[in-house]
This record gives sequence, structure tokens and C-alpha cells, in this order.
Amino acid sequence: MPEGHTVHRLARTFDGLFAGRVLRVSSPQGRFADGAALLDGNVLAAAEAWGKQLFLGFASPAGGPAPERWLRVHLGLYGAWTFAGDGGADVVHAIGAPRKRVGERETVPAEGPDGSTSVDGDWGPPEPRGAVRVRLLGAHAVADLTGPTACEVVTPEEKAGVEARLGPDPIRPDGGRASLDAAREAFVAKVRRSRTAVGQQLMDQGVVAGVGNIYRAEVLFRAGVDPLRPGRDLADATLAAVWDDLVVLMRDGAATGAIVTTRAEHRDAGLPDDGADAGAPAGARRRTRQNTDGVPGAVPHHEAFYVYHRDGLPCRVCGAPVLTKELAGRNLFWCATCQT
DNA sequence: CCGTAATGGACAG
DNA sequence: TGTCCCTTACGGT
Repeated sequence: MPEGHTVHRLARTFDGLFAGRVLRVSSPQGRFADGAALLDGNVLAAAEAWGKQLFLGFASPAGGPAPERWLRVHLGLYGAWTFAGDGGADVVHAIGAPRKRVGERETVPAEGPDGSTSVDGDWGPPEPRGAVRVRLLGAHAVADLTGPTACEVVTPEEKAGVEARLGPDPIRPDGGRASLDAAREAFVAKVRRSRTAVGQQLMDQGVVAGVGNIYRAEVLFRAGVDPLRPGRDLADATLAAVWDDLVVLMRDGAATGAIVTTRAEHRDAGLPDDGADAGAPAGARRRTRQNTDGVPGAVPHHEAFYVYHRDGLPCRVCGAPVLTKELAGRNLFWCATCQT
């Protein structure tokens, strides 16, 4: 369940595991059999992310390095990639030990049916688990895709068409525009062009690519902006600050794998864990999946956010109860005191 | 066992 | 605005 930062991490992982390698491509579930046949036996020539879109470029082994076909994947709400490998030197960075997560799923060393690890020189991929739409298999690693909202083979032209409809991406070095400054300008201008609530516009991938429900809620809290305010009513400088903050927050998320938006002084160190406060308001015990469980030094998930999934709990800054409301089919969270 | 939420989006009207 | 799709894991029976 990714926002853009996860997809950028995925692109890097594919690059590290499979770039330049001939891949066996299959569809254990069967729903992508035709597409898989189109890609099977080709070389992974590129792995790119733009917002929540992942593009894997394939080139024929005989041809040049330019991708002739792209696999376009959008994970949607619950899509996930699961990785396994033989732990060889060439994949150690991507598979990592002992617990590394990419997307929502844990990455584990391949195990035989009896739980044994790979035999030297005789690595075999694990059986696909669940409804695996696509399996990419290299010599030393395998990647399984489940539950995507989009998974299709497209031409370079079709890929360009998809990208043309996407807003600037704060994680891309140039923001997906001529420059990072141009990307910020495009974002500000687009939001100001409409009276649609800024909180709704941030979820529009044509306005800014890669922002999801968490970054939406958190960046507006940090900016002190009421999510329901019409975009048109916001000052240029306010929106520019929102963009700049997205650049910081999302790039940090891409680097660490976790979304953390709270500043240290606003975290309640010493409070009990989630499991200790049974009977607390709904938001208190709700789990928010993060990729940091058990990582030493990581900010625990219940201290990572200002407002996301904290409805009914006191605002970390002013103490007023965090509010929630459904907006365009998604749950919005905000503090009416801090955000005006 | 069953209901439901989940960091998303396409499409119809 | 509503409806549908994709899949999994968790909590309450």
C-alpha cells in the first residue's frame, strides 16, 4: 500500500536485482498470461517511477538496450511486490538481512518446502503465494506481484502518454519537469487555478504525483492549512512551501522506506505502545503499516504522524481533538485549531 | 468463520 | 457522487 516513495524504492530494487538480466516472466494466477508471454525471455533494461506508477522497460536480448516494451504497474490500495533471492553477493543490497521490506511485504531469503535455505548453486524460487499476477524470475532472485490495480504491457508512446497526464513528482530530481523550480511553479499554478479543496487536489495525481492519504494529511498539517480551503484562496507562497515540504518529506520516505512527518519535539516519548492502551479512542490503537517495525532507532509508527489515523486523539501541538471526515471517498484527518 | 478496512483509481451518470 | 475492481490481514464472533 504505497505512496510515491515506495514506488521509487521499488524501481531501485528492480534495478539492483534484475537490470541487464534476462528474465522469465509468467503469470501464476493466469490473469496476465498474454502480457507475460510478450515479455518472457527479454532483458530488464530500465526501472522507473513517476508518482505511483512503476515502469519496467524490456528489451530483446538480441536488440539494443532501448526498451521496446514497458510493463506498467500501479499497486493501488493493496497491491504488493514480494521478493526472494538466493542471497548472493549481487543481490545482497536489495534483499538485505535480516528484515527488509519493500512495498508492503517482507523480503525473505528463499526457503525450500522444508524451510531449508538455498543449496549452493542450486537456488530455486519459492512457490508463488496467493494470487500472483506476475512473476519475474532471474538467476538469483524472484519478484511476485499481487493485487495491482493496473498491470499492462505498453509501448514507449503509451508510456509517454501516461506520464503526460501526471503532475510533477517531488521525488524525481527534476520534479518531472524542466527543473525542480519549474515543477514547483506548475504545482502552485495548478492548485490555484481551481476552487476545489486543496486537500482533494493533493490526492489528484495530475496535480502532484505520488501523494497519497498520509502525505496529504501530514503536509497540510505542517503547513497549517485547512484541507477544505479552496485552492484558489491560498497564497502562492503557502503552496510553494507545501511543495518544498513534500520534496523533503517524500525524499526522506524514499530514502528510509517509512513516512515520518513528526518533529522530535512533538513526539511523546515514553508513552505506552499500541498494545498497552486498550480502551483508548479508536485512533489510538489503529495500526498503520510501516516498514520500520523492529528497526533500531526508527520512529515507531504511533509517533510518526501528526494527524493521520489520529482522529479523536489530542493534537500533538495544541491538544485539540484531531478530526476526521470523508472527502471524495477517502478519510481526511486534520486539526481544526492548527489548520486554518 | 466472517466482516471490514487499507497509504487508489477508473468509469458511469 | 456513486459503483466497481484488485487482495490481504486483522479483529471480533
